[in-house]
Amino acid sequence: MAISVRENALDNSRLDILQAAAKCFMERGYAAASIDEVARSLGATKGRIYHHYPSKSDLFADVFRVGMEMNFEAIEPLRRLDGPALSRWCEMARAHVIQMITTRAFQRAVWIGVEMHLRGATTPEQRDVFEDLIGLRTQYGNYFRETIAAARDEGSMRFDDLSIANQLMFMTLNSPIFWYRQRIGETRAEIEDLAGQVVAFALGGLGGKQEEMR
Amino acid sequence: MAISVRENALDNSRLDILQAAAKCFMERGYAAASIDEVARSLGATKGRIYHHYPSKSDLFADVFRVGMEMNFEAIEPLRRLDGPALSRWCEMARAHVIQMITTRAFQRAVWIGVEMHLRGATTPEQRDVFEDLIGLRTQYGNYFRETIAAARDEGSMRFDDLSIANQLMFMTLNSPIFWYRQRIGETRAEIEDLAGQVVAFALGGLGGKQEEMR
DNA sequence: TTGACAACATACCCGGTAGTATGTTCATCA
DNA sequence: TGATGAACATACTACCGGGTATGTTGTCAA
Repeated sequence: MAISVRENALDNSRLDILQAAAKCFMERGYAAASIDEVARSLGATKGRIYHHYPSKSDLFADVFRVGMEMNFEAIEPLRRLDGPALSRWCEMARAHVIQMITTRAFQRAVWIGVEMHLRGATTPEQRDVFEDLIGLRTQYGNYFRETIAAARDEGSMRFDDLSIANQLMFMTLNSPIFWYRQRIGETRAEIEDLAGQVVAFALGGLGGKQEEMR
Repeated sequence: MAISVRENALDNSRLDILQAAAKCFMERGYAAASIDEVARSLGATKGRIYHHYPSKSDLFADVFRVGMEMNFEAIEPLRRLDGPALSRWCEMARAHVIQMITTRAFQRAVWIGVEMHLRGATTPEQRDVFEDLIGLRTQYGNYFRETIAAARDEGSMRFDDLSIANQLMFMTLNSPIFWYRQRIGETRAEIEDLAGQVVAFALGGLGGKQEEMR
């Protein structure tokens, strides 16, 4: 019990660091974000961060990992939904977009990480950890990939190349991480409406039957 | 005549710098890209770059500007095409996507610039120049915005919010700057096919009548 | 009560990078 | 032909930021 409280406190401290780090990475990018700034935004100093993480890239990797874990949790219950692939996709896509909006800083960091990997902007030491994280991201992507493939087989979607379609779909569904701005007094309904428009766009792009929407 | 040769040489030298800079900014991002690296990729030193540009951010701004100028040139003849807005949009969108692919490094730099502006990651000195460049980008975006608005009025597109639709459309059309990889021996036809798929996705997302395609 | 350790803060080092100051070379022109 | 300036290269400075080494404080367990 004492141990659980202790571990909880540790987890909370780490979570604070993660949130501050995610925000800094989002606002400045990986290279321009400094550990000092993350610490300052916590009212702390470097020492606190380097006590929990051996390096900047390890901190970033943890932000990445937590971001992906939240995504998996969000769509996990929806993945095994029975019924047509199209409606399953709609649920997953909607959950994904809402996830992009509500955990924007973390998702932006995930994006940055993927981008760094694609550009090969990773040092040899980062490689192993990144390879692992990218694997997570790929697996997550495959859930959607399989779903739209099934929907196409069922005749409820129409597109040419599966990989390209998946790419474009994710670009659309992820896009709120770039242009979404939290507005004061924004209601849940407004966010869901926004998510609905994004999902509708993606669905149209995938050649989905529109009558299934809304 | 002597002057024209001279100016031409100067322009060529500057263009070489711009291309090398665009590539570095694409591969490393703004912060991580170093002037030394740009110079090294040219087989030169810093002196050459600082002879033409007073600062890193001015070099970046020029890459941004040239990138946008190429975009304007690409769609300028298509803007005033008469006929239905939908077919005009298809031509513009196709030209835009091909532009993203063929001048990828510059367009990636444009993206980085827009992102920096949105994040407010610009120093006060950069502000004026950036404001100008963002204005260019906004104007370019408005061309498409007006076109899809017209298409919706003509009943050939169907979407809810114009601003969001425009955002999502550009995310889709721009996306090749992230995932496109030049393949060896790639033909023009293959690129056009790729562009076709991207445009088709965007068209579907905008609720466009699919029978007009291809 | 005390020793040990977690959870930080402080002080420091050092490599990399933007920017500058100063050569150097070569073409052009008076 | 000598002067001038463009187009660079070289050498240097200043600073920032990642990482480390070391102190400090509070807590818990024996």
